[in-house]
Amino acid sequence: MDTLSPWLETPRSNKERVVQQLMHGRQSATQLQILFHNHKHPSEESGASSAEELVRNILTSFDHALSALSCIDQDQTTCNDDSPWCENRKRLGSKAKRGCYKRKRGAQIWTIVSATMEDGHAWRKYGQKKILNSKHPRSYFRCTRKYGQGCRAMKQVQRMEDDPQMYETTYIGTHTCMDSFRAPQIIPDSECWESHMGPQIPSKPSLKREPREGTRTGNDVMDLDPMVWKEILGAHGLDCSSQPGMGV
DNA sequence: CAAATTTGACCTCG
DNA sequence: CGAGGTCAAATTTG
Repeated sequence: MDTLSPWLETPRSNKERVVQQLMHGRQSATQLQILFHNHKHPSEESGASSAEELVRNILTSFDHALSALSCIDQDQTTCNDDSPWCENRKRLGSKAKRGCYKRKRGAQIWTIVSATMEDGHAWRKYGQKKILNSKHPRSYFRCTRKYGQGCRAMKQVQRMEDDPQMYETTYIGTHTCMDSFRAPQIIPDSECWESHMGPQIPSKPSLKREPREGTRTGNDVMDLDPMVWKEILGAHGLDCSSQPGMGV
């Protein structure tokens, strides 16, 4: 029984179909990036770098397209409320309550099953929970550059019960940051997200150069076939208007 | 010493 | 009220 993967549904609209295709392409690009990462030889540094850059560009394009799509989605459903999963939970001010978090809405969610959790991005773990049905806990990650560039990408990783060597990684949201400092923040779509994201992140202008994501990688080598990247693409979205209690 | 992880409390949703 | 998700203090690690 898969209690998880509630998102696999056949796409109902053209838009969702497009999103699916984009996600598919994005995943392929991610795999390609990992492959490049693995097979990088010191000798082909110059050649590999350009190829890697190409892959990165592809990934960026996919990310932007996905972000733009989700932006459109929200735009036409009035994305006005206190932006979803934003950090403005301080509005409860009185007691600095810890959770005003609304569930992620309007964010792209997709799941990948892989033998590794490396995906070319640097993640920071911010939580771990035991899940009732599963024997293994679920780990929660968010992009390291969340505070540096406001990247809202998150992911949660959980070991599969079938194959304890496999990780089921659920990605939530797309990266608006760049793996390296290459890309400026051209992300035109992002202004939809932070339509009213005030000037936060005032401190900490000093981001380290390289987060050095090589934390724990002694587990599984990334030798996986592209086949194992089972994809459970998530059709999802547009709930902005159907929010309870936020009428007009 | 700073950044990342751990871990328990806290919060929301169903 | 339970389960899942997030925060943040404490701790570990480079």
